Amino acid sequence: MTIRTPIRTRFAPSPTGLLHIGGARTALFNDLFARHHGGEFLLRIEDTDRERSTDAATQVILEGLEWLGIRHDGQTVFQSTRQTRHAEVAWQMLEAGTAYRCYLSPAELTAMRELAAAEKRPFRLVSPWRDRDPAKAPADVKPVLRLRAPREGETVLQDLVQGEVRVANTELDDMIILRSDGTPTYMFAVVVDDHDMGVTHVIRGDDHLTNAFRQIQVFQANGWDLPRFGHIPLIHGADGAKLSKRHGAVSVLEFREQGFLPEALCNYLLRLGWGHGDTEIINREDAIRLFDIDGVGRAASRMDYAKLTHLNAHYIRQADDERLVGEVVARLKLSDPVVIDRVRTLMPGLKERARTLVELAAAAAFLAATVPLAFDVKAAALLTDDAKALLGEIATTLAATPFTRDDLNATLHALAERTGRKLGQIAQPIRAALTGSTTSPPIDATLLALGQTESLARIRAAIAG
RNA sequence: GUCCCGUUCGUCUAGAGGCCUAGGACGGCGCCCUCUCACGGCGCUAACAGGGGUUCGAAUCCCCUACGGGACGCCA
Repeated sequence: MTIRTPIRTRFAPSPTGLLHIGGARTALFNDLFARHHGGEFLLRIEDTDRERSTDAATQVILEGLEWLGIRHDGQTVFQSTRQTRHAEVAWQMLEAGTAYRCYLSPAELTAMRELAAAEKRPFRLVSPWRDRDPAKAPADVKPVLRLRAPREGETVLQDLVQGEVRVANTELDDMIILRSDGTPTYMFAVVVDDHDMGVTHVIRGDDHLTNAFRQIQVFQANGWDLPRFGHIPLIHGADGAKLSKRHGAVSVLEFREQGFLPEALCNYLLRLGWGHGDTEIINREDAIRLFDIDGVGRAASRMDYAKLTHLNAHYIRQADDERLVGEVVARLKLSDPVVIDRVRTLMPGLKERARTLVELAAAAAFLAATVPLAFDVKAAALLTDDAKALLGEIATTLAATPFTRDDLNATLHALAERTGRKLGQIAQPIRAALTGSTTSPPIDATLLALGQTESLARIRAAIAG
């Protein structure tokens, strides 16, 4: 049913709440790997657990991928729609003898597990029904279907990231492929889907490594070609423990809210667990060109928000001004075209100074203020009587100055020279009067953005206040 | 507990037997630039988990120990 492309990868998240950055990185690696090799990248939603899966959760994943700029090929496959096919394969396996009916009840299973635990002995189920005559089956128990896995030898995984990993088959028990209610288990559905979808490379989190062995057995039981596996290490919090909310943001959309640019997050995630010499800044185009699975490290890495923030600052500086204006307008909920124009004018200076869009919006907020301004502590301290006297002189001079960058600079420098001050002694009081704070883009740019009328109004208000 | 995986500066990494008195980046600290804050530039800080081998030579190969992580469901 499938046409084998040279390379075909997939991202297969289960929609149980959010797209966390570990999942995002898995998606990114699959995407980049496929693009690098000229293949395809597929998306499958693993929603076989109807209890926990919701449309809203699926939307969150789709939205997160969209925002990150990770686009999949073909239709999104919903695993829940394929249950008939999964069951079909399971029954074929029963017929072929590679699966069998097991009448062990959940209660019996639990009892066996507890007994093993009490005796401090590892629990490895060998179902009595593996070879027992089905005629002896209890009438009141609905059976599950189990894989008849090999009991001897070992299963070998040639992992693209972890290398060769072997596990003795005695360590692996016969996994359930079909539940007693006739529905397929996740572990089994994944194999059928990957096969049917023609997936050639399964790149996923390290937490699936041990699952791979049982899944390999299913591939082999059906005589299907094995895909290549690549288990990428997990992302941990700054303390080395499993990433959770107490470490800060974990959900992709949360990073968006906190003012991170998708390209910054992608760059960061790419460099987490993967490196290319000394290169730190890698855009998508370069990532596709440079990324390959063999460069992925084997050890888990820790989330470093400081480095992400640094990368974000870089990408904000690179970003198109108009795009950033849009972000600020949205975050500040601006509607006055005059104010929006001020933001636009000042953006080159603003974006040099912000590490996140939240900071960018905060730094632009003064442009929307109206007199009298609220002054922060440092700004208020700057506005002494002497400073106000100076501001009076400045206002008079500025009223007679054309508002162009060159004229403004010439005027301010001349004023400094005439009054025997350094430029900073002139600029800081103006800055305080204009912005209500002690930091802003260069004073000429700030004056220019506000315009002559508004600038003078703010300076006069500061003198009066 | 059992099985599996991992371990280079605080963090992300470079490093595939001699190029390593271990390189880069983030962070931190200091200096320069400077109208503030940033950017930028320069410098400093700081690591091969420990122990045995193999080898003329080991961060790189092998073994053991310690520590960390993951998996052990009719969850995904």
